Amino acid sequence: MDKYSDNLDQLFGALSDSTRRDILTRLCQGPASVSELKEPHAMALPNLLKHIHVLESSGLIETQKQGRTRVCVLRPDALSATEAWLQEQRQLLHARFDRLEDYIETLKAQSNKEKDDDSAA
Amino acid sequence: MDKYSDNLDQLFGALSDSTRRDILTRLCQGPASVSELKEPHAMALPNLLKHIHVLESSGLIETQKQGRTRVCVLRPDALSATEAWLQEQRQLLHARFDRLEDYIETLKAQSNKEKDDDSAA
DNA sequence: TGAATACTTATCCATTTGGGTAACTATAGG
DNA sequence: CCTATAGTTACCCAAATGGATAAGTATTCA
Repeated sequence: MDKYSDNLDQLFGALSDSTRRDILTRLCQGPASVSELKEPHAMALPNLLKHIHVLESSGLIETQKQGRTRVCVLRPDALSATEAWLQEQRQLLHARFDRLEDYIETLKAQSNKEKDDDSAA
Repeated sequence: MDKYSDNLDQLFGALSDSTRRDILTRLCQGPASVSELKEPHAMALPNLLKHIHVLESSGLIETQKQGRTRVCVLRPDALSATEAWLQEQRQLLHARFDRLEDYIETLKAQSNKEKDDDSAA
């Protein structure tokens, strides 16, 4: 269907939950362990871990085990695919409005031509 | 949680399905009826209608009944909330890197100062 | 009026999602 | 070695999601 459809489902799906968006926002300030990420959230750790897995398998974050703690990091190019898609939509819209403007110009030109024809007659 | 959390769930959720993204892409080229939107998709009409409802209740599109056909239109400001969120994340990242740069500068300055102290001693 | 068109509603179903608890493993510290 | 800590795994559950079909309504057209 579209160029990125292989992982845009996962990407937008990962972003569709406020807990996960919170985690991403937190990670913008630097790496954090699972419990650090859990701290502001009421939910139990296993559930938060699930969110982390979703984020990781969508490619938005990377994690690594260090001793008994797991450190989570935002992937630098994390949001670029979603931004690219949005950008593409914006361009399609622009293209359409450009065509509409051309069409309106055509109508104007025709209208003028008809006036000329009238005065010529 | 975050400024837009009331409808970002719905917005990103709506974008997390390729059928719905296809519909949006199609609507970038102008209004379309339900059957026109269905045409490229194998699925049955009632299912496609569900997708249209999801898009409508997320605020991404508007629809209107004209006779027996329903016309769907992209809302002009459709993607702005999602773009705003992405923009915000990008700024947070930038802010962080700026702080990192400041920190590195501080380290450099300290290092130079220590050298000065050494040569002074 | 009668038939075709364009949705619309109502159900059904398997799978996924997002929450929960209980029990387990692996590491760090005393 | 023993215990607390930090994750992890294994389940359970209700609700949501994305597909299906069957039957209904409202317009349009001949």
